[in-house]
Amino acid sequence: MRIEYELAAVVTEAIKAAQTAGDLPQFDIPEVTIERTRDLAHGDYAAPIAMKLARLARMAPVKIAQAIADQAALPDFLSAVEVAPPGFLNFRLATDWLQQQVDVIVEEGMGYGRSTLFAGKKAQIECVSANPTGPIHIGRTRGGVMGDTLKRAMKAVGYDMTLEYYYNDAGRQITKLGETTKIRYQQLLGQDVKLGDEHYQGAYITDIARELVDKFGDSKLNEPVEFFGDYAKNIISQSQKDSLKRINIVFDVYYNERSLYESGRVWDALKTLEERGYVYEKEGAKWFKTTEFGDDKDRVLVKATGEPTYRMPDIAYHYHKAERGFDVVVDFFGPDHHATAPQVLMGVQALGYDPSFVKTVLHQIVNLTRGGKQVKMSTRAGTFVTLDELVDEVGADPIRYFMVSRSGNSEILFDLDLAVEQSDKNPVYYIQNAHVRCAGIFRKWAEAGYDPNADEGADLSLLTNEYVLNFLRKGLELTAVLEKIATTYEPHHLAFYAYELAAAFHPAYEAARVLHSDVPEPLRLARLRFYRAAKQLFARVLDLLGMSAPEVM
RNA sequence: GCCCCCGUAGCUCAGAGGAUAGAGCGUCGGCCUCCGAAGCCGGAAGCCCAGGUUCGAGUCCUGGCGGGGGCACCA
Repeated sequence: MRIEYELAAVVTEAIKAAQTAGDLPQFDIPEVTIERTRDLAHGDYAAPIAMKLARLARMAPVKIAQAIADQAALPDFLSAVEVAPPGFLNFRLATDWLQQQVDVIVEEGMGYGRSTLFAGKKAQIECVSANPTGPIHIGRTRGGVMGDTLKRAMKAVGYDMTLEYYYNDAGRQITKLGETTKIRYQQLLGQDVKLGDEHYQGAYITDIARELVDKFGDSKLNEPVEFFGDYAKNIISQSQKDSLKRINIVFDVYYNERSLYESGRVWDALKTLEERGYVYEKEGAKWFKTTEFGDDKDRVLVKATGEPTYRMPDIAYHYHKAERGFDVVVDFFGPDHHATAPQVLMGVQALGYDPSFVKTVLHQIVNLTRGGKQVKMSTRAGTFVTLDELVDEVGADPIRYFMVSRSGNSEILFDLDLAVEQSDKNPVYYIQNAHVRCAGIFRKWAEAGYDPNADEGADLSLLTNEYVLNFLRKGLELTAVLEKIATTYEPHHLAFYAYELAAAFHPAYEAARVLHSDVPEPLRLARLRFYRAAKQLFARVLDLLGMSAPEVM
């Protein structure tokens, strides 16, 4: 967002100068905000500062704006500053500077749009965090794509990022997994045993059992449930990683809940909570006084059986996150965990930390539709849609795009038909096609035997087409978009930006041809340079989205 | 009953307190003799209701109405 920051500084200096000159009265200057204009008729950037100052200065906003404009020292990237009622300061980008951005984009390549706003800050994102008892399904996929996209954006604006997956491979669920696997194994060997309601119904466990039969025959019939649990867990855990890898999500850290017990952190956390007076015993259980933090009832930390609830390791885990020194920790929660998010923060606070470093991002469900009808899903019946099935059906790119194409607060309607449709109706293809069109130009250029580097040093001042300049303006917004995402933890802005960038590109492509016979040589080279920049920019943005940038489709 | 999310165009959604509320789909009309029409250009059409805060509210606050989700000593 460096242009906005520079502009804000220009305006602030101009206000000071106007005060010194006596054109404005003395007052403490508030923070100057700069925004993009919606309409080019208002220039490229606007500062609504004069309206804010009206009361302080006891002057009409238009007069204030004029006083500021008179004192503003225009930097080289601006050609004009204008005053518009009711008191906007409008700034216009210098065309020659805008044209030069073509070379800037080419030179900065995959680093284009980065900023140092959060340089030196450490952040962690936790998402997916499914236990290794079954395949990743689409709800977790949404959190994963949002988290991974956020990671890429935060990294681009200076954060040192850790993408983390929290899971539990011990306890009740794994026992059930072991039981299920053993029963399936026994069934395959002809024994008359049945699954209970509490067991996992999915066919993937039968596959694992079949693998056991193939490998070991009936020699494992006397192995305990733990053997089967361990075996299944390892296979499932690996296949979860493989599934996520298919949509370009790779975690830096897999954090095992069990380690919280082994390191003693769970008991440390409990002890600290007790010492700080947030725990009491009732009916044999240990309760956390969450009502002191606004909860409507207290919550159990340790059951009467002596076994901790999920809440206890969750709190201990965040205790450790705090100790690990992250400046920011982002947790993604699906709709089934919305209620637990505040309790974790209460735990952090009760442990003596300012919980504001933990940012909880909630997201709603994903509804799949096929042929205009909703695809019914049920975990119990084993008919839920898994990430793997989704990748098989529509491919990775549509999943990456659609899962991050809505605010987390909105439900997603994932249209399986649209996701694979190759037309302008499908935003995935619309965006990628921009890259493909650029690639086509360079392919044709090479086929015609021209010098592949002929555009180096081209005269960019020939790029006067309004659509071309508009594309460059849109390109300039990338940094602001990334900083906004890293500030609000809302990665969906990147999906919208990518679409807008493509929407700015296609008219330019129609209007500014390269290889057509009526394009004079110097202009042709300038345009070729432009498409080199455009191609680079789409590669950059698609990479930030974790999507591919195809040469052909 | 309590908590969370949502309510913006026929449909699906954007909208960091700022100017004439933006897209996509659908709809109506126009555009291919040369780089991907997998595209472009144009039209019609909208902030749930009532108060409040503010120079300024789709945005913030309060109260309604309507829809979705959650309220375990499961995770």
